[in-house]
Amino acid sequence: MSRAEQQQSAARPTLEAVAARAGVGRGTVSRVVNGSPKVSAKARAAVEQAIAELGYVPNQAARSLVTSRTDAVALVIPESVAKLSSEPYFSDIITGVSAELAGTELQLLLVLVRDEHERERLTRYLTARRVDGVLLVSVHQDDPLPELLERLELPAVLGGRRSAQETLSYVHADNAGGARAAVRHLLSRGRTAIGTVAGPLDMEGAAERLAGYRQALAEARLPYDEGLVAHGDFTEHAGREGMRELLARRPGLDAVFCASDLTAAGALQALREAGRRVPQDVAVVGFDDSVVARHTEPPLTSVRQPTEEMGRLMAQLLIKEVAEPGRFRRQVVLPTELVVRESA
Amino acid sequence: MSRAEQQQSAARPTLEAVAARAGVGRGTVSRVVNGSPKVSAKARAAVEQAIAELGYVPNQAARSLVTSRTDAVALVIPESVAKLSSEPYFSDIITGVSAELAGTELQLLLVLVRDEHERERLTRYLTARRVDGVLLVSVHQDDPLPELLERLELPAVLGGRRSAQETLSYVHADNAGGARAAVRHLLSRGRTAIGTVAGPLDMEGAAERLAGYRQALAEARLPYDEGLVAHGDFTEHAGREGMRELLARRPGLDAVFCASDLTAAGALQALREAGRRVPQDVAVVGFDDSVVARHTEPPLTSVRQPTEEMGRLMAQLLIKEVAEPGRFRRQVVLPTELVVRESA
DNA sequence: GACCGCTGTGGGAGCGCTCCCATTTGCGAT
DNA sequence: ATCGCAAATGGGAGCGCTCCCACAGCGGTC
Repeated sequence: MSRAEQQQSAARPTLEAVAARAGVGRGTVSRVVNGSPKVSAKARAAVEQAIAELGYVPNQAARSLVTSRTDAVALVIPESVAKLSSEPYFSDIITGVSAELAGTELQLLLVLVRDEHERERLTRYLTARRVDGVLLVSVHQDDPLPELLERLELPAVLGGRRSAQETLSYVHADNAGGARAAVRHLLSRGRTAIGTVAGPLDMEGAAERLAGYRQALAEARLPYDEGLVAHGDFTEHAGREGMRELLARRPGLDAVFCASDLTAAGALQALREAGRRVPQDVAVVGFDDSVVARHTEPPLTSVRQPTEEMGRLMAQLLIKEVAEPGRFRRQVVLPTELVVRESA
Repeated sequence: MSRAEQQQSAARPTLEAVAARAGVGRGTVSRVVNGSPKVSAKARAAVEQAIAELGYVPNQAARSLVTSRTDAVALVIPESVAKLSSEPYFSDIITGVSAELAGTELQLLLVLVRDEHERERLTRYLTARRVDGVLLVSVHQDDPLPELLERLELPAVLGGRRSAQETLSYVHADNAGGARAAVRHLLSRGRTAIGTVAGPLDMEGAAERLAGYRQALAEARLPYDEGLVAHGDFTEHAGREGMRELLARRPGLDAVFCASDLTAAGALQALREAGRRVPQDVAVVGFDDSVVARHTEPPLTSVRQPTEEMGRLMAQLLIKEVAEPGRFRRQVVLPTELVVRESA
């Protein structure tokens, strides 16, 4: 088979071919393909038949070139997440986003940004406007990405706001409320020496969880004790280390509120290692109510945030923002809820 | 600001603009951008400066229109996976693929196919050749997607072959070997009534795990007892149900080999519910050595398959296949390894 | 000094689509 | 039958790039 023949056989039909076959002009075919109402029933039928016969599929590149839309959005995870699987939060966001996008013509690009090099690559990519919009999760206070998105006037939705004054669209959970509920629960069980392993405080969500912890203690007229606060980064490792630290500093502590389930899982390990029984000696509460909460021993009491729904909602907001760029902004805070299991 | 002005200010520089600024022709700029060696040092320098000054970024749509390459590959997960987070296998594949792709100009499209409608959408998408290649995981025997890929002559790599006669490129784990190792381990611990909760047998990997289980029993001259085999689908739920079934049918069983860690986690629940101690009464082995294996009580002995590396390797193979379409095919089987923890 | 190859270079053609304007068509009103 | 208006239609222009061909310029050779 010659090269020419190969190309022939592989050649996909074009708009023009469909037009010829249907006996109409290119414009009419384009209108049919794009669902314009300004087409007569007869013409539409002829075009649709020609499309079916030829197996015509529009060439997206050509379309993009003219419309400068790409029909794709990026989900950016700018975390040096070693393994996606150890952070169920991200997986759930992905699941939700993907589910919502399935009903549209938008494709989902997954971009994990692990280092500076990948960040630059992403910057180039966004500058080239190779996506119609961006979903950005796990945003740290000093992350330059949101600024870039504003500058490029690229539709964007954050998963977790940077601060209460956030200007971009976002979907956020009521972290403070959840933390308060967790600590109130511990108080109601008679615990009085309640520690916490906090998350990275340059993330609004983590800061709010710590704030909620303090609020609940204040309500109960308990003094705030710095010694009962360990700092971590949501990981299991941080939970182990943080818990060890707390036990060393405040051996009498009888409960701990952890900024994430993973952190709580780490804390459980440290407690076991120290010979403390959970919940008898030390009660533990996690945050996220992710899949790990059900598999720890004992199963974790945890603050549920509707992660998958947050992903869906983020996608919904982005779709609207892509539809009317610059006009649509929405900020949503979703409630959290305490799920009581055996650890507290 | 008028509409015209807006467009003006938003207008990105084109190749032509760069050429004008650098005082060269379009061809030369194109050659510089694409790294052709046929450019004089002087011209190259001028062009590079102009690019920097103008902040030029190539328009991918225009490029695609000519080259009919998209610089994107799709990772297709054709599973009615309710939640990605409950299936660490997929997350690890994603992590590996993404890591490998980061070193290239290829973007990663994530496509979860949950139902018939989404499947059709994907078919249209692939037919339109909107990606340069496809990574396909979790393939069932009767999945029509591989055929489609062959027909479209779209570069593709499978995560897990369909059969030993697979024609497409794939990265596969030595499932039978892993299963044999697991059962031999149980035998060496003196267990003799060893059951299994198998995976979906229309998947080669699951079938091989069951085959490995049978081989190991045969080696030990133990009869094969249908009553010791329950059938599932890799899920936790299947593990629970399967284990209950096995306990009802063969109350004397003293070990169980599960086709996945999730299934093993389910089995542990059923065993606890039945008052059996693990591993004293019943030993349990899982498969995958995923993140859940470390969090169960007791921690699971499991057959490790290098999931993340499999993702990396899949991406590597695909990259090569995209580079020389139709010429490059490779089939890889990676070894598995038993990781002994407390459950067996 | 005429000639031959190179290596570099410029720019026309064309990828397949949408946009938009000019034109045709259909139909009710007069 | 004639006119007018809206609805429908055809097709030119142009999106920004790569491909490729024709040609310029520059030694080296005889």
